Order: sequence, then structure tokens, then C-alpha cells
Amino acid sequence: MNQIKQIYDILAKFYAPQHWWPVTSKGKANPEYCDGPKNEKQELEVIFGAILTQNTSWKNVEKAIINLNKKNLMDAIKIIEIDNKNLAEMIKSSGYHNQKAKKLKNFCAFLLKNYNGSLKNLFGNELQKLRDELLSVNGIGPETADSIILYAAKKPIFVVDAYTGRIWSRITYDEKNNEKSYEGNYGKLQKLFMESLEQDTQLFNEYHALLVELGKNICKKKPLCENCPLNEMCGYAKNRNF
DNA sequence: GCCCAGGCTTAAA
DNA sequence: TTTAAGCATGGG
Repeated sequence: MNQIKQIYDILAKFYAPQHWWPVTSKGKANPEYCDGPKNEKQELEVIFGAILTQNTSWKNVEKAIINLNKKNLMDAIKIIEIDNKNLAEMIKSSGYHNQKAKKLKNFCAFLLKNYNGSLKNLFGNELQKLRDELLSVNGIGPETADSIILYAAKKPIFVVDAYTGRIWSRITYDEKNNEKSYEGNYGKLQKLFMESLEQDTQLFNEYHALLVELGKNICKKKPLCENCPLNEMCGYAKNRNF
């Protein structure tokens, strides 16, 4: 078994199932209702969440999502119609709110113009075409695009994030690889993970979520190697005598 | 007060 | 083609 699969198995035993992507219900964050979107409105919520969580903790995003739901703004046309300042104020808690307000509008304008406002139409594209389309929107980069593809469109693509880079850099840490060898190398990491695993949406879903959990709580900037289920296979942990 | 968070764009070297 | 600055709130 390759190391990437091995890591998944260890994490899946170490942590409970993650049930990503979290979706709110009835205007509230609802932890019982978080196995991904069930309709287009919730798919749109996943997309907005993916944009709002750029370089931002989910806690701060959740408040913004709740606000949008309360004002009935999970709707591409309504987002286009509301003015920038109003929208920015609504999503203030998610940080970079002025930029992110524009990003939400950019996506909605794109959806209305090219796909008649229909996510079903957009998601009808082949995976690669869908990715290219998403990346053409100003404000959507590789991680946001892939999150949308995996968690809203439910097509198999591996989402790489800062945690993935940090964790893999530390696992492979040795004389040649330093602690940041794989940071900021999106394509290389994505290829590595996708070539090591079956192309399975649910697997990619859970794996990414597990890496986030590990990155947030154990493999932090200052890592807690003593608590880490991967420390026996981790070059960085070994180097620190764990 | 300082550090960090589920990135992306733009402009300069 | 790589690197830096700017964006900004909220929690530890």
C-alpha cells in the first residue's frame, strides 16, 4: 500500500467521519445537517462558503452564511441586485469583506450570463471544462474551484490546501526536503494525491476534511507531534525525536 | 499586543 | 517565472 493511502487509513481510524461540507438549514448552522448540499440553494451555499473561507477560519464564515440566509440571499439574482456596501456589511465577519463581496458578485454574474443562472447547467460540463470555467472567474483560484467541484458538483477532484502542503512537507522531511518543500505547489500535490488514490468523490471528500482536522488541531504551525497519529511515519516528527 | 486562519489578484523583479 | 504586498475580521 502506498503512503498516501496509508495516511488516509490512519486518519480515518483516528478521527470520526467529518460529514463535509457543512451546510446550514433554516437560517441556522445545523450540525445535524451537514452531509453536503441537497439542492441548488445549498449548492450555492457551498460555493459562497468556498469563496468566503479563503484564508479565513470557518467559524467566521459561518456567521456570514447565516446572515445571507436570513436575508434570503442564497440566490444569484439577489446577489447581483444588492449593492456592494450592503453585501460587504453582511459578510463582514469573514474578513476581506470588500473583496469577497465582489467575488460573490463575479461568480453570480458569470453563472447568470453563461449558464442562465443554473448550477445544473454549469455542473453539466466535463470535469476539466468545469474547472477551467470556474478558474475564469476573477476571485476563484485553484483551491476554491476544486472545493466547488468536489463539494458542490460532487465530482472527483482532490482539494489541496495550506494544510496539505504543510503536512506532506513534514511527512517527507529529510536531508533533501525541508519543512516547506511542498508548500505553494498546488499542481504537484494534487497530482501526487490523485495518482495515489481511486478516483472516488467520497474518498476525496473525506480525505481533505481529515487533513484539515489534523492541520488545525495537531499539525499546526507549531506542531503537536506527541499527539499525532502519523508521527511514526513522519520525517519531521522523527527529527524531533517523537 | 501578537499570531493565525479551509487564498487570490496584481504588480514588480 | 518567481516573489511580495494587499486584503481584514475574530479567536486563542
